[in-house]
Amino acid sequence: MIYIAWMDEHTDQTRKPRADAVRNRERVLEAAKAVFNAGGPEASLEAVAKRAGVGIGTLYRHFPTREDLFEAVYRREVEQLSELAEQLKNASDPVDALRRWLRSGVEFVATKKGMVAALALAVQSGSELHAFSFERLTKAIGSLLDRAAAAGAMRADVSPEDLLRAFFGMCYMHDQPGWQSSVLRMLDVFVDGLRVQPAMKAKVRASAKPAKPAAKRKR
Amino acid sequence: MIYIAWMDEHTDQTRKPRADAVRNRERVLEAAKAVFNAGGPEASLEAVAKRAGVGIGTLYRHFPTREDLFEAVYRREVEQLSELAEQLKNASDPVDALRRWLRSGVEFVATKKGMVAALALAVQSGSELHAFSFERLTKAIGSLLDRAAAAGAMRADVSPEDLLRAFFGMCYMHDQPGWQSSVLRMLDVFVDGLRVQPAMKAKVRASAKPAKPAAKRKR
Amino acid sequence: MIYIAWMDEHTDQTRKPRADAVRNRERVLEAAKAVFNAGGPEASLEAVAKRAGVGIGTLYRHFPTREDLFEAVYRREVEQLSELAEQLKNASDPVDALRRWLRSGVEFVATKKGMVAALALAVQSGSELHAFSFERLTKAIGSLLDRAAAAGAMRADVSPEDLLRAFFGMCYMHDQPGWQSSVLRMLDVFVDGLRVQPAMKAKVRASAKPAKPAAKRKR
Amino acid sequence: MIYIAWMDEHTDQTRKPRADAVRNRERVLEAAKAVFNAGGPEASLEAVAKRAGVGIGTLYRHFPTREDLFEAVYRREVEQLSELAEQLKNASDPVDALRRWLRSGVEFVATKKGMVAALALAVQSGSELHAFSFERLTKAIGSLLDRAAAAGAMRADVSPEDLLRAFFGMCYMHDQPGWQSSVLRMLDVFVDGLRVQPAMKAKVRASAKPAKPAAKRKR
DNA sequence: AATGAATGAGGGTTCATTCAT
DNA sequence: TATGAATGAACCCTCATTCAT
Repeated sequence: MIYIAWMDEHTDQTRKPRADAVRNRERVLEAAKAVFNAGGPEASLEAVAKRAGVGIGTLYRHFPTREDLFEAVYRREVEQLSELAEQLKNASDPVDALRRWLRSGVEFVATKKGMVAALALAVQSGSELHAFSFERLTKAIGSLLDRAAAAGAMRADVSPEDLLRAFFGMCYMHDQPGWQSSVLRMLDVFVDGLRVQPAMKAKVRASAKPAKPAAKRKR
Repeated sequence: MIYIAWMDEHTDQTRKPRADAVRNRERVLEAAKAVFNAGGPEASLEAVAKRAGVGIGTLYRHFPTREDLFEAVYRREVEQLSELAEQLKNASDPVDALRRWLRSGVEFVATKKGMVAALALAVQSGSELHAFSFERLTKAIGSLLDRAAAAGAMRADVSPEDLLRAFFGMCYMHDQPGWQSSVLRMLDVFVDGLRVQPAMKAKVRASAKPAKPAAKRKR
Repeated sequence: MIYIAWMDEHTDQTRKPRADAVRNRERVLEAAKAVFNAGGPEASLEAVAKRAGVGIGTLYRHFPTREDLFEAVYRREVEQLSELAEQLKNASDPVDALRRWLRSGVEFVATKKGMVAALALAVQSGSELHAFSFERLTKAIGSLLDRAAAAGAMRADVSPEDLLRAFFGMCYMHDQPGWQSSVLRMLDVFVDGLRVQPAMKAKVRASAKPAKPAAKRKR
Repeated sequence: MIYIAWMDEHTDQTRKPRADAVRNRERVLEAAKAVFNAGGPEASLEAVAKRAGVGIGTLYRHFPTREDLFEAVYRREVEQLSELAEQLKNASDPVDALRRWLRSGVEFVATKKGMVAALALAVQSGSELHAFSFERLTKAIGSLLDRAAAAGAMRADVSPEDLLRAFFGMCYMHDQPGWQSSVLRMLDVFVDGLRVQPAMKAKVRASAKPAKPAAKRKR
């Protein structure tokens, strides 16, 4: 966020923020990222403030609720993941584009494990963050899925939400260093399963009875 | 766990446990199951005691740590899931056996969502419960995987641990009623991906470079 | 409160309370009385606990809300004031009985100024304590008023509630030692005003237009 | 309080206050009146500042203590009540003048309930505001009482302070809409009691033993 | 002068855990 | 053994007050 100018005091508009305010906000964000990554999303806000080297009141001024802090911390991360999907839209092989997004996702998550925990919590609590993140990521991943489905290369009964949840769920269930290779393996299996397999399709459908056959996705 | 007899520490004699002790232990377990399923694994122990109709002290006597209580609550559940795998070992189609286990697992979990949360917590904390559960379930699911791999019907670079984590992770990332159909869809995709696909295999291997090619599993 | 016996543990009835629990409860009450009298009804509960020499948790166990503590502290006081009215019902001169109750009330309040503050707060917040106290005292004072009105000795357009509020209001608005004499003087004036004054009545009524002429009181 | 000019501390010269300072001071006063009337005298100063549309720092500059703000807010109100008494000094019937002042007081207070709470608080804390208000109002009401006493129409053992406290106390002890009629009734009783009643006087004195018989008032 | 950010003390509340009965 | 009282650490949150801009 960059403030360039400020308005006259009587018009009640944006003003140049104080330098220390900007610095503190940034410090709190950094600290929160670290603390949440280490102690999970239920870590104490006081711990965050302490690590940031600011008073607890300052933390509250910038982020009145825990949710607000989460959001500020994770919104950017979510957006990066989402932009990655945008770029992959132009890749030649649609299925491969999806696989690459997922693999990049693992790398990405590897450096911010706390985000996954926060998302998991958000899923449970049905919070703002959840709504925002899922909408954003769903849109992104959805475009990849749609392209592949349109090309007839991929089964169409998997929604972006399904995929996202599976992806984050897999990541969440790990806590050991080196977990990535496990998830990468699983994702490969996954993408292989997504490919349309003419010979197999009939059988699969017969035995599995998907609840919503090829549900028309909203986007 | 049922106490039939135990040694008295001072007299070195065998004694029967008091009837009320046995009854209370059972009550606490029932209450804990209910409370953890409803309020998540962080629910207050006092709530458990109250629901069990015993004093908090009694709860602590039987289960000195929260972990102990978790373990006692979920050990049986885990064992049931595990036994299911034993039975499926005799099914004709090994891949189908796996699929059936996973689908049963969804049904099972649907009635005890708390267990998944507890496992997720256990994963994070690297606790006893985790060790026990994973060992037990890994053994069970491993035998299914091994049979399929031995029959040449399934790729061999997915470990039972991978599979379990993916399974529980998917379940965990849901909170809406009706989440099962989503997970079932994903599991189908998964199993399809696991089948050996001669034409595809080469390509997959070439592009995916699995970290541990067909790692020899410990069990 | 005296516990004499306790019931068998299986019938889930009253038990003999632990000696320390009784002692602590009493200590907290004493401390609360002192602290509320000194610092007003908004004094910190931690201060009460500290003065009582118990942990804050103990205070909360005995009195889960501030209200509960108030009530325990002031219920007895209110009852004493109320019983005094009962006794005066048998006095010969009804008007004098009222006057004597009021004068005794001043003496009573003089030793527990905190009660008045608590009542004042209770009036503002419309709390339980208020409801209880006013019902109790209203009934008591109402019987004195009724007797006097029935004897034709006193105007009937003043309700017990009116009277109580005036009484406590006068007491509340003082903070200096020796305030009692001031209130006593005012109460004399008051009671004089309550006497039926034939010659004056017409004039008073003409000019004052009481909102509810001789409102039938509920009790 | 209106600044017309002030001395600059360094140059020892007279200066006009900045226009915005004057405006802000006025805004804060208006806001404080509203906020205190609504939320009681313990309302947060930040709420006042926000309503006034100024920074909290500005509020503190103009009114370094909460007391200062109270005083500024209520000084004018007190003066209005006091002036009313001045005007009534010329009424023909001294007792009726008193009654009319009290009745007007009720109306007045009805629109600024916060003032009563502030005064009550001030009584408890023995603050500046209390001193000022009581001196001012005492003088005003005292002149009404004196006139009546001099005319032999009213007992002389009630001081203006007594009267004021009783008046405000009655008002304070109410929180329901429509409380005015109750207070008006009580005030009528009061004034009736104040009238000299030859036949009754002896009896009253005999039984009541006033602490300070007809205390010579200071003013 | 005005602003609003920073601070931290202070109070409320919960709960895991220990211990007296 | 069973009970539930006692304890206090830990958190959350608010706000009066100070201070940098």
